[in-house]
Amino acid sequence: MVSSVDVAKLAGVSQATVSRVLNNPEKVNAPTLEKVKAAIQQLNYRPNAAARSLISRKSGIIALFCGQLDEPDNAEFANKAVMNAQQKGYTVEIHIQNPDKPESVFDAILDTQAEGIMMGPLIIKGTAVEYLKTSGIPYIFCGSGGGQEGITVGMDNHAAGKLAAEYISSLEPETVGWLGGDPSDLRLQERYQGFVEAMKESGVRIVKVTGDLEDIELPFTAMMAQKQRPDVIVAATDSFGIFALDFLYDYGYAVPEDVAVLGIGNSRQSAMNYLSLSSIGLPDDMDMVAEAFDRLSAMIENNGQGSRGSADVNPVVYERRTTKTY
Amino acid sequence: MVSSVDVAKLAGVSQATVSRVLNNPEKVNAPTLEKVKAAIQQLNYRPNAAARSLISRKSGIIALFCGQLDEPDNAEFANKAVMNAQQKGYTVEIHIQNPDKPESVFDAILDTQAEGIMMGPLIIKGTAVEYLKTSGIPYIFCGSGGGQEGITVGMDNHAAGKLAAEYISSLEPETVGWLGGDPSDLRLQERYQGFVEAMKESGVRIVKVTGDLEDIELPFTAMMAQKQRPDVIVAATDSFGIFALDFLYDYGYAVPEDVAVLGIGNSRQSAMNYLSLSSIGLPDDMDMVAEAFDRLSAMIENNGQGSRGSADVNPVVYERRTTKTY
DNA sequence: TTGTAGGCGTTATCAA
DNA sequence: TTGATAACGCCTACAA
Repeated sequence: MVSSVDVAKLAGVSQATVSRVLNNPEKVNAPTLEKVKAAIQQLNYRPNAAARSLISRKSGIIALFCGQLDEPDNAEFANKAVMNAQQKGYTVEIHIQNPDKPESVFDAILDTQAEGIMMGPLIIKGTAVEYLKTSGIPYIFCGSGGGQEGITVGMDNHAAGKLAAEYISSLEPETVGWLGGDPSDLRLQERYQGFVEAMKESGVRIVKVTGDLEDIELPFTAMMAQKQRPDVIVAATDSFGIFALDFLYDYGYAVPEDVAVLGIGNSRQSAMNYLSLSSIGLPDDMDMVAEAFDRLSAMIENNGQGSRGSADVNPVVYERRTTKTY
Repeated sequence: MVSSVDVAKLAGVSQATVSRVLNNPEKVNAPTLEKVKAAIQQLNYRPNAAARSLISRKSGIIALFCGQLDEPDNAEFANKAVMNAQQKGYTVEIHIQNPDKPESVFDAILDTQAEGIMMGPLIIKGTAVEYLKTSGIPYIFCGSGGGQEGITVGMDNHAAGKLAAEYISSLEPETVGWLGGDPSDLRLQERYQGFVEAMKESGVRIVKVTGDLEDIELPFTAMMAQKQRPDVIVAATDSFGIFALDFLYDYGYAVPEDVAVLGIGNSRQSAMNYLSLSSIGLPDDMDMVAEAFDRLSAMIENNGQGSRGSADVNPVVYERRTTKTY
């Protein structure tokens, strides 16, 4: 590894001068500047980030935690988050949750040298919040429903469930099927809670199936095999909604005539013409991630002292062809 | 920030002992071990990664470069890459290419302290390869078609184009439309090259449209407005294929009766029942990313001396409903 | 088994 | 305008 000392030797100056060339070029004479720059070029010198951050106490790193990127929602989120961070000059360290051992990803919180932590859409366990608190690093939840535990920016999941219930009431269903995800996912719990609470009044029958996307086929098949099968399906996320669409297509159902389907999340995919999945989501003009990022970087700059408090956004209905015939 | 010196003071030992507890606990007496551990707990001490890697000359970081994650192919790739790296104990630093200034992402190559660089699916410019070479960091291309310039693991893009041509010949088209992406994307160029070369013999008319996914609608509309419009469309990536499907649906075409569509990439989405996009892709049993990662970590461990040479894989056809009626 | 001390590559504060 | 020099937090001989 070539260090600034090597550069100094070659240029015939002191190491301090090399450092100056790098950080305060205006404070060094033109001729020396050239000499040093030449030496840097020649040796292909690159300052050591570790040494730098050792002294500056700044890593320039943001840690991003999120769920698997093969879920389009998560990918879309991660993309926005990374682009935002890059644009602000941060480097992003990404940590993806393994569904088989969801806790293990949080160990990274203990080791990371990041200046800020962005908790994206993933399954939050208690340890996570605990680790976050003790880490002393500014953090923010965005779309993960960290809930009361910290700063949150995201869709109000409870309201989303409620809105789903209100909307499908207009469809006058006899039996409603809830197609959920991992039951330990707080976001989905909240959605379901809001949903049942709002449904309670109507007295409509609710059947529920939960599980990972990979393991949902069997229980869902069982749900559809019942005599009183649902004529409206509310999916905890758009991915499950798409799964349902796929399934219904395969089994010969007409959507929405036989069974209507409503997703939650309003992912980009759901809006595509060939899918046209009705969904509950954030208003179009809202960029949650950017909002969260602004808050996070403010916290970093203010030395961890940010405006605590959550900023949950009320969702709206995107009515498409899986709930309505035109 | 609490340092190992603080821990040492509290535990009444030397800083060296604290270090030992962290790295060689077996070399320290049980009672002192406990004392130190207690102090660590109490102060919530976390070793400083910068200081560590300054000495060890290891960052434990892999830098991942890829295209926008709202493209499912890229997201799927990034996911696999990150999961692989995490499982091997690396932290992943992710760099996403901004389509508006594709070059700028490569600046990160100059600054990164990563031990290895994985170049995923993105648009490679000359500077990238140059930077990579001078960085001295082991790197590998995976699905980005870095071509001759380094180690590559990925689909043989030229062969993919050729295979597309051969396959659609069986559809006996009169006019074939090529729906391409960014013309400066090497991968797509290679695909197109292989395609035209193989088509040349048949003498079938080829029309071509390129551009970003956002800007493709107008030129594509123009293409379809021509008197001799294509009856088969080959898309440079599945995303464009899906776009075409969406468009055709909207404009009242029957697929594949009026127009057949073939994608390249065999993304997960393309296989979904509701889409069922025929596509050219890697054999199912092949995990490119894992392969690439194994090579990369081998290079890192062997101090940059890996087995140079590319490992391009021959693609196969996945025939689905957009090219064939059952 | 433990402590002392030197150094990793920078930055930053002084003198010169 | 430049050059010594002391940190930054940690690891690791070497000595005790």
